[in-house]
Amino acid sequence: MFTIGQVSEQFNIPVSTLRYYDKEGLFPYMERQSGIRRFSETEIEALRVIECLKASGLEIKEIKQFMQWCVEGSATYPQRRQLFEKRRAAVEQEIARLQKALSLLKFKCWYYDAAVKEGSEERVSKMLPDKLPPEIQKLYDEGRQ
Amino acid sequence: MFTIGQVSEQFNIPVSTLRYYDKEGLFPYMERQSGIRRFSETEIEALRVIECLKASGLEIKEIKQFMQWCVEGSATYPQRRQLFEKRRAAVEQEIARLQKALSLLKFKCWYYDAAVKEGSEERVSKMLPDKLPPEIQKLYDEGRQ
DNA sequence: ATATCACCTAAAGCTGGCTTTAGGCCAAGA
DNA sequence: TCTTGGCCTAAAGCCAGCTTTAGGTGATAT
Repeated sequence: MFTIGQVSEQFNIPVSTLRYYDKEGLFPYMERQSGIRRFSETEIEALRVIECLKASGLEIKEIKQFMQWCVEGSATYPQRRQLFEKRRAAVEQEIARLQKALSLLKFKCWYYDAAVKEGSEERVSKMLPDKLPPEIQKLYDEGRQ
Repeated sequence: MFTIGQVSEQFNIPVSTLRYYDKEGLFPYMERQSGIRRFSETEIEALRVIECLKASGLEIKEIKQFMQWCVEGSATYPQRRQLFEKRRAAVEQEIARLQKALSLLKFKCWYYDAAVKEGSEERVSKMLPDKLPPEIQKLYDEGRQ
């Protein structure tokens, strides 16, 4: 059992944010001891799921919906399964998007590295759009698909 | 040369957003023809960089800063290089974060798949936290680091 | 006894990134 | 001729996700 301050420290999440999550209904099982929140293993587990769903791009109210499904029991297994499948697809897409951005960023690092070394981007800019060294050409092309 | 409407369609970005970017100074070289914006290859290129930097988590005003550096010429190569290096690191970190979330999501898909099939999460929840099938155990462990 | 600390609430405030609104210009087609 | 469509501006509005503020409680340390 933990206090809000301990959880805040453990997860590096502000106390105000934990209170906000609670107010939004993300800890449906949370108990209190004379007004003070008690975070049990259930809430710690919930917090891990919250962080995961939030990273996946889900909004707070949809996370609340999920928590409600948990309270409703086995009848909502299909909804919960579907939710995780959708979030999985969303995260896979987002990773792909970031990987594309990463390629362009790597290309730009190479480009400005050369520009700094040569004092000018002239030579290197003349290699665009398809006369770049193979490795770099790949990054450049990936970055603009 | 493109009109704002054509660029909007090509990039699937609302016209209002393109005007907003322009107002925020993200297209320092943009020209006008009797008041109407003309998007040249320069602006198309800029837009790709904007999308990339935005994906990397950069704020609009910092993107504007970058565009200003471009206008200032070769003296700002080092700043630009440093910016791209930092964004690269940030994106790599973000991908790692998403990969962790993805592991937990995959685990949850497996979990609820079993729960749906068996009509109960009882059996499967008893395998926690370290009696899961090897493949799944890996996902579960990755998901909570 | 008093001050400090960690907790509590309700409500207001903030921020970034757009989007919407209200009003206007100009060119082409019916 | 008139109306439709695409362009323009400035300014107001919107939203999620917090964070801050103002005011309060109760336990422990000096």
